[in-house]
Amino acid sequence: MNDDAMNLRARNSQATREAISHAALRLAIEQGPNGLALVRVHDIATAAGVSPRTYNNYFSSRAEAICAFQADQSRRAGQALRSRPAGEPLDQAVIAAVIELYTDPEPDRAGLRMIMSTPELEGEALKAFSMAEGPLAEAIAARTDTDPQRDLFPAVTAAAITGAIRVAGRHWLEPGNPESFATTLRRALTCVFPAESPKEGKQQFLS
Amino acid sequence: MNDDAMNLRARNSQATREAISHAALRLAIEQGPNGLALVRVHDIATAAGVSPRTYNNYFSSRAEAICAFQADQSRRAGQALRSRPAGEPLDQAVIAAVIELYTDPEPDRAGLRMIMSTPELEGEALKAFSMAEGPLAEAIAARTDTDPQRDLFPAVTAAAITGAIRVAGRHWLEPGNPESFATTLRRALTCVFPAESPKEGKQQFLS
DNA sequence: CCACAACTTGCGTGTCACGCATATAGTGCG
DNA sequence: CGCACTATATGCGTGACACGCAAGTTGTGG
Repeated sequence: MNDDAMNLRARNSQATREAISHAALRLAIEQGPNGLALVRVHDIATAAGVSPRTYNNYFSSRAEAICAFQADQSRRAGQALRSRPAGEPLDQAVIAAVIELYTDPEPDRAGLRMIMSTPELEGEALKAFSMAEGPLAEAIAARTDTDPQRDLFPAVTAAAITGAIRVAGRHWLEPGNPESFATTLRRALTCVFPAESPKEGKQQFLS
Repeated sequence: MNDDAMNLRARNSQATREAISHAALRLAIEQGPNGLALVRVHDIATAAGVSPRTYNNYFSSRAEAICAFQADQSRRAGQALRSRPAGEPLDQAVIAAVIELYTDPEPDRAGLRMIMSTPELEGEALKAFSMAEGPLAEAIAARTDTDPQRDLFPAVTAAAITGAIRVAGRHWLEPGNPESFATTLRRALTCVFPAESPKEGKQQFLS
């Protein structure tokens, strides 16, 4: 049989992987950003219904397991930009792709807060975000017909985009912020791409 | 006596801190990006002339010790931008500040390669770079007379700048690159700030 | 010169990542 | 359907690590 593009083994693997990372994130949220040390590997494994040794076959650290969802998200970034219509201007394509990728569904505040404001998770979170940069840069290079080997523009823009996403996340998490994440995201990404009318935006500060 | 702005204690602390991080980076470079696991805490401590327990009083992980210099560099970023002349346009001020900060002296290729292309160090390296973002954002906000609480522009720009620095580092490390780091850095940072003449740069791809 | 504070060190503990060997479950073929 | 084969799950053992604690050592300030 054909297992619609995935055999039983791969689906089981995927399922355990998700069970582990989901359990890890849930337990981490329960303990809060200051009690991460209390989340034992044994607990994660038990909550996911696997042995601790198996947990370690999928992830080599708790941080990696907790941030796995963010990493997966980042892996889809390149594809998200590539699937925008070819004629669309770069800025609109990027904004649309990122908003679609990061607001479907609206992210879980507790989860995002966990991975973005826990010092011990900071490195892994940044790693997760930075995973999007390579594919994004390639997609940007393809869209702008640029050579990524010579031109730094695609890579720099990709890094700026992930930076904007992080900033948007931090800002969205601030207490009492009524904006939807899509709105914040759009505001942040707009800062990356210069506005067309020079009378507003950051243009006035430049030489 | 006045210990020119620093106690004996503080100077000793600083000295051991530097001895440890320097030893850690040196040993890491000796083993190369693939042999990081062979760099034991005991070796670092011995090379620095302290006990393993003391090493742990200064750094809570090998990665932190190895990347300490990058982190220190990032901590100086805000000050570097603030010390530019007040009237200078933002883009020129940023470019000058960053180039001065990151090319005095010209960085050690082996060290930079170690912290930027070793998977186990990636998170800590990104953390080190991101440390510059907060102070940078504040300096940008001050220079552009912007409210960092409402406007995302300072934070997004700061993130874009650190992203550009990372991209410049990666590009500079590529084999057979004859450019000075200052040149690469300038090229990367130029991508962050829109060129004044719309006929070149990325403007053509925008709406 | 002395009392106090900061720093260093040794020891013990709990946790972790991972190699290795074994058991189990999915796969593809005759 | 049954059988060899491979991938995955698990148990166990090992080496390393981070860190709390308490004692010893070194700078500080009166």
